[in-house]
Amino acid sequence: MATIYEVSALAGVSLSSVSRVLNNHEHVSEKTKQKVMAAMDELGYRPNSVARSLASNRSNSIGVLVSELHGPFYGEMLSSIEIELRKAGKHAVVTAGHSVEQSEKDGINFLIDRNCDAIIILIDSLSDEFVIELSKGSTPVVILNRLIPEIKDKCFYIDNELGGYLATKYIIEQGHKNLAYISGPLFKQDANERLDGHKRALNEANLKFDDELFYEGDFLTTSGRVGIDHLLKKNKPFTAAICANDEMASGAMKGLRDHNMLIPKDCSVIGFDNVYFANYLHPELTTMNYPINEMAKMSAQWILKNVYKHSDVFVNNKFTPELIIRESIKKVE
Amino acid sequence: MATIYEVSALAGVSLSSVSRVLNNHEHVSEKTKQKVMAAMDELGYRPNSVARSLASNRSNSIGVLVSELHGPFYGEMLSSIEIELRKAGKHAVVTAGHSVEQSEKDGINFLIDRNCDAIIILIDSLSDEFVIELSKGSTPVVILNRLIPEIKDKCFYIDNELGGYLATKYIIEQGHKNLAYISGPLFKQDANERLDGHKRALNEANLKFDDELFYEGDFLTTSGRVGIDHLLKKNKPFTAAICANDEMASGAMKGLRDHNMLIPKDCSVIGFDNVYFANYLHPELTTMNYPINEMAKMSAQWILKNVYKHSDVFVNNKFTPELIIRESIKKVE
DNA sequence: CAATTTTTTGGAAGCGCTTCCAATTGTTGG
DNA sequence: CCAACAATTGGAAGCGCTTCCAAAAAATTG
Repeated sequence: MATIYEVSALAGVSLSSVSRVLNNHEHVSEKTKQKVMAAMDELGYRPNSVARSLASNRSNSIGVLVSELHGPFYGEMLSSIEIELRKAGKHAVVTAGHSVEQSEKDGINFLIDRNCDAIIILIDSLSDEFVIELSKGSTPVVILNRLIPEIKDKCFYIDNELGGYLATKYIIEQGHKNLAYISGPLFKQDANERLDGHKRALNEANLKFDDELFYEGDFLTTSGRVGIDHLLKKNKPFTAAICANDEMASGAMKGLRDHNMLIPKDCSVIGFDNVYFANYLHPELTTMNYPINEMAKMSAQWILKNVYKHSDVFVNNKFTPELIIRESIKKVE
Repeated sequence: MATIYEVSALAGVSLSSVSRVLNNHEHVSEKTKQKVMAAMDELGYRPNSVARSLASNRSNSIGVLVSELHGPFYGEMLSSIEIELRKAGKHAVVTAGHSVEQSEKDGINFLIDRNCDAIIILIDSLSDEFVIELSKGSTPVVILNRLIPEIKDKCFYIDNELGGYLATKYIIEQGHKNLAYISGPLFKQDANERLDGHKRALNEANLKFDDELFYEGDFLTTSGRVGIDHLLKKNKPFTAAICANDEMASGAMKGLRDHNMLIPKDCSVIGFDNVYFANYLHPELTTMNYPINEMAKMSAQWILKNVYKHSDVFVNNKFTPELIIRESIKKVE
């Protein structure tokens, strides 16, 4: 593998000049530029990225820490981030924290030690305080799917309250009055906000929030199913199940069918997130769109703008959920 | 950030000694080891991974190139790889080729230029010849989901033919005689092999392969739906649709329902891959298990063993598909 | 106990590049 | 045509670590 020395020798210019054309510096004459490029070509020169990093203290790599690498959500997110970074010649180093506090901290250290120029995180186990502290460090950090007011320009989040509100409002508009709600784990910010929105819509329609028609799940499929079992036992009739995410909605659908109920005839179901398999379900799931692709892309752009000083980038932090109407909700007379 | 110099000074030993304890070299006295460790501790020393890479010509990073980062398949794969590498203190640099030849080649160069110690690829657009040539280079390459005989110890693959055979055999055993087949794109090795297995099972049962009950899809959901439309138009009755992957199977289910057919009452459906949403479908999809997690893990282990010389690793290249019986197939009298 | 072997240490040369600084060359205007 | 300045170039020091080599220290042997 040819080095910059050989290029310099072949082109008959100094090391510095070669480095300058390599980095597109100003103040290089057209002539030397040509000579250098020709030499590089002839030698099939490929810069050594590690050496560049060491000398420049820039690794051109961005760390991405997520709870899990699999699942319908994170894949989309990673994909968007990678596309955006790659276009800019940067690359993604990914790692998973598995929603375990220590493991998430390790992941962050791992990425920092790897000299990542910036880090994107989407995790639940670390406290706001920890993240705030982290963001004071020398490695820039951006946060996906979470709003921490103290560092809100580095957060990319959705208006979960609004999403919860819109979902419930729509169902009420379809004539439903007895609503069951299966929430995410309430120690998570998003789960809480979605529930708040639900309550607001209820309030607005003069409907009461009924504790007996509430179940706290964990955002995983199983808890949707279990939730339905639980709710049905109460013997309080409901005509719609509002689920705080699509995974639980799919579990809920299974649960309802276990009890020989048809969807949406006997019970309507709505989800949240609009993960891609919402289409695969039967009936197709009505849900709230969560623009994770767009948000992930923005987080990458924030880094391009603030870390790599790309100037032509627009960054938006707050996103809006949108209702996606499909087949799982019935109009009630 | 403290450097090795400061550690060396504080501990009162030479640079080399510090480096030696850092790398767990033999021939370091217990005494200096203690002194060095104490100094590191006191300074909160963190080795600079870039400098290490430059000096040692080892980056401790493994490149992963996949067609896409999203979708049910790749997420699982990435997850398994990351877990395995992370345990060994290595990390994954991921990039996507989007099934476009040039883009996949770029991806490979990108990873090589990044000084990856090895590369894991799971892609379709590159020819066997290209991959063989690539594997002669100085960066080790392992191949997932593909058998290239010339370099088969670096390939991790499943017996697709057997999978195709077992799926069809099972359906035949359930009494079905008129079988429709929706294949993947036949320029892909796996699609072809699965079809071969299907034909073998047919043969064995003295059933004829019927061109009119065959449709070549593209492994995506839509083509399952389109395939069913296409097949139904032929007015040749069939009682089971065999799909070469789960995505198409889910499309086929949708297609059948569009035509007011019930599954499995009016038509049985079987998939292939056992992606996680096969459980979410209604009815739950009977399918062939594809042990992508296990395979991905093995590919990572191969690298640990052959590149990083871990000795305690067992590597297996060939995997076996298994029938997963769920609800989408009916027994015919 | 001296001679020999083995273990432990330190010195120094890189790894391939960036970047500061000073020197050189070219340009402009009076 | 020369001073004054700007554009361009080269030299050299370093980025933080690994690793080879030889020297020093410790252990072993007859």
